[in-house]
Amino acid sequence: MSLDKKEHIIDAAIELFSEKGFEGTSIRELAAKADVNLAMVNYYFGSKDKLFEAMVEHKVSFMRGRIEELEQDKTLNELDKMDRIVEGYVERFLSHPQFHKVLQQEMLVSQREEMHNRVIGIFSQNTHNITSIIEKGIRKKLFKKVDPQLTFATLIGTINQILMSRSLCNVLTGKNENFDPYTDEHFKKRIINHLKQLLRDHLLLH
Amino acid sequence: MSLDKKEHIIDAAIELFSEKGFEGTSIRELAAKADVNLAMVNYYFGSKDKLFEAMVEHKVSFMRGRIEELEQDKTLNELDKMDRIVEGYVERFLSHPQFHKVLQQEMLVSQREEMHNRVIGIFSQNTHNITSIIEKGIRKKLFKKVDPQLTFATLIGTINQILMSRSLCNVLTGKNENFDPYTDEHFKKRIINHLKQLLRDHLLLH
DNA sequence: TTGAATTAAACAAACGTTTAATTAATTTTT
DNA sequence: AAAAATTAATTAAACGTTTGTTTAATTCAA
Repeated sequence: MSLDKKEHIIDAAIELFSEKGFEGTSIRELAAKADVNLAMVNYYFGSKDKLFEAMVEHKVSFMRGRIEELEQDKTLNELDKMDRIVEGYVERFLSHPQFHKVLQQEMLVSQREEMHNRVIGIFSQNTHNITSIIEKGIRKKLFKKVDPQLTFATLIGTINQILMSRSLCNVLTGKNENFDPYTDEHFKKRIINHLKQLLRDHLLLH
Repeated sequence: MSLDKKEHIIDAAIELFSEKGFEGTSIRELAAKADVNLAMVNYYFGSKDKLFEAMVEHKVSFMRGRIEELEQDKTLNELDKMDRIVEGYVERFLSHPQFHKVLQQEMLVSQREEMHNRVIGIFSQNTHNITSIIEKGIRKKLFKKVDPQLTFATLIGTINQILMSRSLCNVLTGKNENFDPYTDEHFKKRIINHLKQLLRDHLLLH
């Protein structure tokens, strides 16, 4: 069993699921894209559902967050931590835009309930840590009395909005249709700057 | 031809598409939910694709925005206008959460290209108007030199994030699983307050 | 009596999955 | 080290369902 081939299939799955959706992708075109026989998908993964689960686990394991340790860190104040979180999120999301589109789709639909809950679990994992940091900043009177939970929704929602559709992103920023915003370093910095400034404005006392 | 029945089908379509996706919903279960014969869907709408288009047009016509006229308004300053935009968006989105989930899905996938572009068109319609208001506020030195386009992404992204999944929203806010945040007036005001404060912090000079 | 509305049944195509046969690789035995 | 035996990988073909759609017959309303 070549691990290469398994990964080939997973890569093809991410690409197709992200642009056609899970139900909108047939195993036949997936196998064609991965350049393997139709039956190999079920041979390796058991079923289409299990391929999906395997894909998620494979990618999630790649992106284990440093956010928990960040919360414990004593050398940084809360604003510094928020800066690191912004950098980390933007970096991570823009490096895997297709995978995150798949996750967004799965959050929207509750068709495959088990996976739906799994994905919500992934996203909500960091919810507590980040709101805790904001709450601590408030207690230390470094931050204003903002709504920590909705502030987190704003952070993650902004990035998701940008990631949602390449063409929507280009319409928004006035770029032409075939520009790829997700690989553009200048655009990445622009997002980071915007979010850092937004959080500064919103969180810091004046 | 009873208009009731057509609307019945459209209502069932919104409900099912929003929780199962377009491809994940069969015409058979749709007809069952709408309490009509299987063949009636194609009889009325021609095809599943055309039903989708009809559903979008039907709902969009219900929500024609007042944002264009708002931009022209001379009696309000730019901050007031942003407040109105926040109120209008939150009101509109929370009144039709399922429909907006369908739109989000369609933005994510580019499967039905025509519809994909149609939905992007709907969303980008207001992009220009709102960024114009922000830019005008900047020129008048009422606003800081923010990133108008990403500020808009933050506004719309925050609401989309909340709308994305009921259970995710409940996890975020610490509510129990069967709470319905979209019909809760208190929660609606909470969102509006957060966004207004966020924009004030971000836009206004200090 | 004419035309629209409604139905149950059937259609072909596409779907995920399984099977049974074949090839390739690995292990065991000589 | 070569041959035999065993296991794993790969294939083309077929399976039974489900899909969106159409048909042809029937009911209803004007």
